[in-house]
Amino acid sequence: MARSTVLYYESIGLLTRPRRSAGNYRVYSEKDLDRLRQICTYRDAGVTLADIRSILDAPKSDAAAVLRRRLTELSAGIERLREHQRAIARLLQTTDRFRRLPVVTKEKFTAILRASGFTEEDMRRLHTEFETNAPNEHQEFLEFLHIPEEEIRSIRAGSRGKG
Amino acid sequence: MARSTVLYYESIGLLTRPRRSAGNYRVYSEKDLDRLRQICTYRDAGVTLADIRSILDAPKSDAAAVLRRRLTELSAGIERLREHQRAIARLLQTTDRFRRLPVVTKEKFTAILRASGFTEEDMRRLHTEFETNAPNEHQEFLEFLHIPEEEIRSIRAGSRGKG
DNA sequence: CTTGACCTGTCTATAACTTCAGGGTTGAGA
DNA sequence: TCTCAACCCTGAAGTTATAGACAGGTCAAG
Repeated sequence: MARSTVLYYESIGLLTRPRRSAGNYRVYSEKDLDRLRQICTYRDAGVTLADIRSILDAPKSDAAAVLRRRLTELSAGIERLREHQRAIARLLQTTDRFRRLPVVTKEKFTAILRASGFTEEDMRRLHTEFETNAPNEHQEFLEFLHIPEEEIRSIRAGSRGKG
Repeated sequence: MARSTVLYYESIGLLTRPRRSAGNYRVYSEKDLDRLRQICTYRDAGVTLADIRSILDAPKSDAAAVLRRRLTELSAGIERLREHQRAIARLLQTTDRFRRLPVVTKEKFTAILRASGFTEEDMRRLHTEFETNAPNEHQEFLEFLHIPEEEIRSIRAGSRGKG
């Protein structure tokens, strides 16, 4: 982290102003450093400075809630970047059509499962198991396979019905 | 996109100033619109305005090279976000170890596979099949399971070795 | 001729910094 | 003791790509 970053944190009041030496230099106490280290930890997790402030300065605020929110934001962010990648891949395809799009689809995934010896029945069992034990994760997995929302709903409903 | 965005593009010279009507209104030609549409396409792919400028205004510059560079930047960006996710997961683990994160992990996925009757041997076969027939998709799938980059490399290497 | 829906340029704000300008302090070497 | 480089200081402005507010101009319909 750059010195300017620390100065910036101080300027926005995220760090308290440290004591000064005779020559007006900043002298950081162990407490100051501790707080800075905490900030770094959260920053490494991509938490915004505003959120960090609320976590550190309002002990009653639920840090876990902030983090969980951040987690979903990150998922969305990753998905956005993936879309960018796909968009670029499309652009490249027109000029350079040799490149393959690295997108996992239902078709590819089931083809691979079949090639590995899994039967339709096995796959049905997989969905049922998934839906029963980890419905949220099941949803996320189906989205990962780029299955349309409608079909996802029907797959999940089917998995529940037979569970 | 907001009007201000188009004006901004014009102000930085990314769009040429369109003709004006008698009342000083901007009148966009088909060519203007075409260029704007191109810009939007690249913007949707997350290409920076500076890069778009070089793609559109320097025909000799290799657009594909810029796009490929952007592609690797995106991969790095995704990896960074995934690190953020892992960092948050660690933070959450210490404060709130009861709540489950709706994140598909290797552990959950393999647990479900096992519960559906898949053996370790089946899973090994799955990786091999995946790696052989769709290596890019294999990578994406492993990333989806939030497996650290290093472990991904080793899994993929192992799948190739035995393929 | 008024009204309302558009348009105009300009200004401000955002996040999280970085860089710059123009100084002051410190420590080491000559 | 002088000097010089290498640090430190403050405050402001720049960065990216965009959104929105503002006060006023233009135009078609009634």
